[in-house]
Amino acid sequence: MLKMSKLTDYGTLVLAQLAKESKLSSAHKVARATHLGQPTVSKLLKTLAHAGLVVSERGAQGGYTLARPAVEISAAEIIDALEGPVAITECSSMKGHCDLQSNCQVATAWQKINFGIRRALSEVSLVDLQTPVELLATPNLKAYLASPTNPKGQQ
Amino acid sequence: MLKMSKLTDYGTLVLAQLAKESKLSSAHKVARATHLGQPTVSKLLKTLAHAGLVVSERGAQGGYTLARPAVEISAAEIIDALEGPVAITECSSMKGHCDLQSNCQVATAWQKINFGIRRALSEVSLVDLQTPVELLATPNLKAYLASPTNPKGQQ
DNA sequence: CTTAAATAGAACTAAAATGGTACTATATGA
DNA sequence: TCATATAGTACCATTTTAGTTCTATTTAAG
Repeated sequence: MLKMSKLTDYGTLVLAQLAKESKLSSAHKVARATHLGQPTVSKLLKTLAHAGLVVSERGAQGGYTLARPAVEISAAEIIDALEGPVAITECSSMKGHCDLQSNCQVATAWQKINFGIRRALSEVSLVDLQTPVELLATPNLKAYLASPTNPKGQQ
Repeated sequence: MLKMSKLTDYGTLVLAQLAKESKLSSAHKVARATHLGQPTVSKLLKTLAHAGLVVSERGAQGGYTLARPAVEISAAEIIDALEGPVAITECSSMKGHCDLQSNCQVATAWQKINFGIRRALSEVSLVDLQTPVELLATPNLKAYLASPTNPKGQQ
């Protein structure tokens, strides 16, 4: 839990690097700037391109650029692109075999915690990630648990 | 990221079950109530006992009980017990080899996001997890990013 | 005092995920 | 036409995860 894979971390470095360069950057260039292996960077960029976070230009002098301004790329999108859609837990009991309703509610609560966290991550942009911030937002899961909709009217 | 291991999920079921029973409950009993395998439940309870979330009574008629009231057991503690201390990412560059200061800041930002999420999880108790809540708190990471200390004065 | 029930702890194994590499195909500018 | 670059796939080694098994120890009950 709460463990980000190395590739996601690398991917963030790669995206941050692209954000710094305004023009097309090849995988090779990005690899050198980030000190990551070139094959790895290539793989990451392919994945990010597939997810629509970067756009590619093929052929000689080709390379990658951010598909959107860095401020419009969220941490949640980065995670989704590199780790696939989040599946914190399906129901712990086998499908259909869920006899104890209360147990399923436990699983549901975790799912909702996950949902709350995801929502928080969608409010953090690539710019936030590369800015040397002092502290990050405290997710108010408790309030979210209590109130049915939107604890502080944030969206 | 945001993926909880099955065992952590199971562990929550196990803890929730113990919370329902006020008296000592054997691993066998818990396994039956939760529909989990007995060896698995045993392993979980051993781990939880080691972490101090449950206390054990050995010998015949022995078993486990919660070490504290359910309201005093946080989601963060459950995760810590079953998945070890959270290590979202160490610095992406090798130790000491961190040339690009800005890249390290990226890694730091993720760490701080992680810190914020953990803090949120510490405010959610086992009781919250077993209560059929409608929605969970929205983590306000963005506000946390902006303000140096405590966005809404929560602690 | 013997036995059955129960936890403690470690070791082990199969399966899955992860990180990284390699290879072939395709596109494109010079 | 050729060098440069991405696209896509497949592959492999390593690590992690999930689950089981076995032995030792503790303790209530007969």
